[in-house]
Amino acid sequence: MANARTPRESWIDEGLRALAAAGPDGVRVEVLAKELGVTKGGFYWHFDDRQSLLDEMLDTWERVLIDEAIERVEREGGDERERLRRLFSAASSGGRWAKVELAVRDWARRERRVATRLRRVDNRRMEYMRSLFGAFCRNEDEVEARCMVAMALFIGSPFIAAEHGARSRKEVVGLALARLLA
Amino acid sequence: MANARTPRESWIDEGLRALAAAGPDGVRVEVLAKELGVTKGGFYWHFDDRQSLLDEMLDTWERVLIDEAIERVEREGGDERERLRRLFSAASSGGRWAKVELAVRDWARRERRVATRLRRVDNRRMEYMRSLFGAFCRNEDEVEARCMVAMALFIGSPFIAAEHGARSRKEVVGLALARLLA
DNA sequence: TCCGAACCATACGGTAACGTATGGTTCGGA
DNA sequence: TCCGAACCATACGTTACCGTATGGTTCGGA
Repeated sequence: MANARTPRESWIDEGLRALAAAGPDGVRVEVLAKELGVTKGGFYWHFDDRQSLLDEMLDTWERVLIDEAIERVEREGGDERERLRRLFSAASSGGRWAKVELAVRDWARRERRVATRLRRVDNRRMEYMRSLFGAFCRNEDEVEARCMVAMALFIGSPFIAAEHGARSRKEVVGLALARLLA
Repeated sequence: MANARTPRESWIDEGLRALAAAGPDGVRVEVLAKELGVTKGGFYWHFDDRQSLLDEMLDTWERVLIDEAIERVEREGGDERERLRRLFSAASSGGRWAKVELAVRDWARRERRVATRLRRVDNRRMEYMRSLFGAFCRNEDEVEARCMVAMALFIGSPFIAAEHGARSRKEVVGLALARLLA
């Protein structure tokens, strides 16, 4: 009701942008305010303090990651390999959420509370991948190893700066993925 | 000559420790000073400013990574698979340099100058891995894909928070590695 | 039309850094 | 013994934030 000029979500949204671009330390309320074209007056109307914003950013991230990502892949159907491929292409799109993802992972290395959330998300995603790989892969160790490689590939590859001659990184990741789905 | 109470290297060393623990934003000269039990007086005798320290930290990291890591693996000999295994166990020891490594990679995502250095290091390391995989793997695409997986595995796995039932993460990474060396 | 919820601006006091200035202290070698 | 290079402490001015306080403004609905 009433108006919503720079509502709660704007701050969270802008916060996530800052997180993606500069890590948690880059999320400063006065900077966000300037970015939104207002002063911090409104911020402290919505949030108790900076920490609350950080928490809500993580809530948002967790919700999007758990509820939406997997659900969408499932909804669009296809066999297991196909779904794995789609899971990947969503994750390595280099878009907004992919960058948030990497920032959160680095963050989790130094803050227990963040690590806890990440574990929840990762377990959920791992569980899902196990079910997909398990469909065409009998050996349990094999499934676990492939899940690990898949995860590592889509988390690790954006952190790799090496060049690959004529090939693009995306192509090389594609090669590795093909091997993984064999 | 003269004395060396808290010499240049102490600051770089302490800086790297802070970098590993809290990222580049965690490297604050007054904090470093307190950690070293002195005030920042001496710091500005050695360095022009904070940025100079950051640069020298990266110099050190680059030198250690390029000159020492590979050289040591080579010196200890063994066949290619053996050397690959050693390259890994050094990288995933979770020790000091491994943490610096991850911090630098995240840092490189937002600073061009850091990215340039990382590319140098990664290219060098990739080149080395290509030579090792190439020794028992004829197909060129296959070599490239395996290098990518190897890199992704040892960079990405520390960022993964998922659990693996009875197995430890180290074991699962071991399984994946075994597959890779087949 | 006018109330109140939602939002914004401004000013303030506080803290943690940065970098500078200046004058110590310490210790090896001539 | 005493000089000078290497290092340290202290005090200072500045900037960028945090969070608080207080008094606007705007707009949808009664």
